Amino acid sequence: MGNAAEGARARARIEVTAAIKNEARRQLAAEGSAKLSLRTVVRELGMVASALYRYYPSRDDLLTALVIDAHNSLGETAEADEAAAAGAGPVRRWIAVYEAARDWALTNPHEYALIFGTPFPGRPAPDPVFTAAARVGLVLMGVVRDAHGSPGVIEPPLTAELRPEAVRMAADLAFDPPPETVVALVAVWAQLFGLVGFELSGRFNGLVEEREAFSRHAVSRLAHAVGLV
Amino acid sequence: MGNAAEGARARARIEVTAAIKNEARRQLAAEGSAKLSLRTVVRELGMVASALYRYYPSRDDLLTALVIDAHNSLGETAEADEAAAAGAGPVRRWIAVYEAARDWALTNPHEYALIFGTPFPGRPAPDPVFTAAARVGLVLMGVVRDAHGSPGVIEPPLTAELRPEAVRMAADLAFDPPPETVVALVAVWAQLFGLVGFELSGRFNGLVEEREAFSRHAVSRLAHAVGLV
DNA sequence: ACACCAACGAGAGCAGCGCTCTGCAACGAC
DNA sequence: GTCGTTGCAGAGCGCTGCTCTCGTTGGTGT
Repeated sequence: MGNAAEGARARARIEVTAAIKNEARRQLAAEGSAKLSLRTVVRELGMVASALYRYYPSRDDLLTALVIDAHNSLGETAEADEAAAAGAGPVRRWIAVYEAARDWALTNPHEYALIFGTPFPGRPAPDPVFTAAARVGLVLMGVVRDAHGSPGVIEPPLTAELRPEAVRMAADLAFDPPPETVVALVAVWAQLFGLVGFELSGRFNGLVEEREAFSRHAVSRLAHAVGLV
Repeated sequence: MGNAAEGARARARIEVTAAIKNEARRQLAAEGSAKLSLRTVVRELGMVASALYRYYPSRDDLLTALVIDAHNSLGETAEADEAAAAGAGPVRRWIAVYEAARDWALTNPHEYALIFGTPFPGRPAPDPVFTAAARVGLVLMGVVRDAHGSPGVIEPPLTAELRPEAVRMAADLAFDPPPETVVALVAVWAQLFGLVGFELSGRFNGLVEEREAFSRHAVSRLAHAVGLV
């Protein structure tokens, strides 16, 4: 099998696959995942519904592709904004990550709902999803790791019963700072998206008016909770 | 119109309405909201699909009723468990509320996904939903309010820029403790459900093994964040 | 150069969905 | 007893995800 010749076929396939995914993402952003219809997606591309199944075996697979893309998009934003604040102190960098995630969520609410809103109860997420979903967490981990040892950085308290777990987690994540910190980091990672999710789903409506200031304050407190100063 | 005679009609109507909702809840708990089908629900009751529309004008209305019920079920659990810990200190009571919510979520994952998973992007939630959704938050607020003034209870720090907002929020909620506390409480309320949501959606899989101990630790730290000791 | 085969896309069709409309039966009000 | 409201069944509309079949076409091995 000649590589160049098959390359043409394969390239066409990749292009069509990407075109489908792009159109699907367009409709997702416009209407939300519930309204996303395979027939409408391929109709826009001048194809017929059955042809789509040559590229995505099911609607779920197409959605999974969108989930991975969304996680990567969010992750890239967080990484980029953190990198832009590389020179600043750890708290600034921490806040930069949070605000990147929050802004991304407010800009792409349907994508955010797709990846954080609808958990797959029972059914475990496929591996590539899991990997992509970890990116923001890894950025946060990097910020805390870099701050480790800096003057003023403190260790959050940790109950004795959780110490073995903390040691194991730190080892699994190859996380240098003391095990106290890794537990706090994982918890705060989850709490951070609780904040974003509540704001996005309208639970702050009529309650919190100054969203920006409130967010800044809350995330500063979360930075404190992982020991950053 | 005689009240007794119409009472019979009305009672029958209420019963059928409740039967539909119960069967719908059964299927929701079993399969999740996506799989919930009006035809299947009413078929189980020996009715035909079109008859359902005499009771719920649309699938969305039926789901909304389930959302309200789920919120109230979660709220009742939280209230009951908190009441059972009424004698204990504020931290104990705080933890009781959290663990009630967490247990409820783990027991009813599809209901939890229905009310916290799928936000209504754009479209604001109807008022009764909003009211029911506030119950857990109100319980948490009660715990903090009761602890206010107790020895050792501290005020979380608050930046100057957020003080007016904090004062307004405390006034809106008729919350006696200092405004520092109300901001922390709202933030922590959201963060708490971030923890539950992450655990439920499997994001702790392969990362946190000792879920119970980890939860206890995290929620203790959240209690500290609102000033409880 | 040719024959072959895998990939492709169109079309028809299936079962299911939410929802509407129509017609009929039963019940309550007067 | 008559009449109007209410409840339910059935047919049906347009849509969905998905499957199967069938020509066509383009790259491959000889």
